[in-house]
Amino acid sequence: MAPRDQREMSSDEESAPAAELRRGPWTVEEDLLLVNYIAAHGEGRWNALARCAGLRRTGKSCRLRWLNYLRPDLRRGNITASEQLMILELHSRWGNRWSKIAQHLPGRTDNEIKNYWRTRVQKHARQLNCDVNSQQFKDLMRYLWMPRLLERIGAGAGEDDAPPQAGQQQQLPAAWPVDDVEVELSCTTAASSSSVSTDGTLQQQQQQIVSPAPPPAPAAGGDGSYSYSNNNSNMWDTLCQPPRTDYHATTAAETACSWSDESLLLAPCLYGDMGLPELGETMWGAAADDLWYTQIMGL
DNA sequence: AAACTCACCAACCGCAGAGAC
DNA sequence: TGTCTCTGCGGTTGGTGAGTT
Repeated sequence: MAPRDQREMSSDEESAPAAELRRGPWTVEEDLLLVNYIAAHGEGRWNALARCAGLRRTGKSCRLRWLNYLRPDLRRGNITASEQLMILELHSRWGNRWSKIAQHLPGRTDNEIKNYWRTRVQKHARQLNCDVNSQQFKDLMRYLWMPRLLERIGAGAGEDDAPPQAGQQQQLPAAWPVDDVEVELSCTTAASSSSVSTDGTLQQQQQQIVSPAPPPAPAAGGDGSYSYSNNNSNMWDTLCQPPRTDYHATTAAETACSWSDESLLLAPCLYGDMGLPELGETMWGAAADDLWYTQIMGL
């Protein structure tokens, strides 16, 4: 179609009477119209598409609905540990460049990642009474959560990540960026060692993890009740996991993290400085978490 | 059981860049 | 070169369901 024709086909959404345009949640019928039209004609030229498909929606709305909800290659379900790790790392590099981050998480939308960041990460930054962009918070992510996530991924304990077999390379759900950045994260504990390398694979150097026992009951609160809450759905929960029996003897001092960024070699020292409790210590339960975070953040 | 709070997420809004004319 | 339109991005909002009091 010639560009001129395209422009004539495209009706500006503002030119249509506002009363004719639908807003709010999409109906099943609308979804069907959109999906069927895109299946037949492809996506793009959203304003024209909206009109030709018989949808009383703006082109923008159609595009958003397709990209964020109807696209067949969308990945549903919780953000996995490796995806969380990827988000944390890429956000530390690029900031709120959600679409750029999403490009490295196939099946995830920028909206989804943005929502994840705002609801999970920022919430806990608020709880820690520090800014999500502060150095304190970034250090916490870099030196604590990310190694813990790597540990978790390495142990095959990611929520949706299939446990890797010994000596086997596991393809991460998302391709690690290799074009414009160099990323190599690795984390070693006494129990296991794993790394994410630039070829987008998770390598399990040593897999001695036995099937983890169910988490023990959390420590009782002051009133004798348990305030433990964990749906295993995010990195904070990951961090707050009750001790795994196979990690029980692993102290923070034994945790050595090596990163391509030389500054990260300071991690073990920081752990000491921050008074990271041994993994076997009771540090979970909402009250305990708050206390611990407050302590390590020096707040 | 009802009221309230919180978390999640779909959807909208405003803006900026790119391309066509 | 200026204008218009489309597209894409990031920020924000509002609805809904789950959990708590």
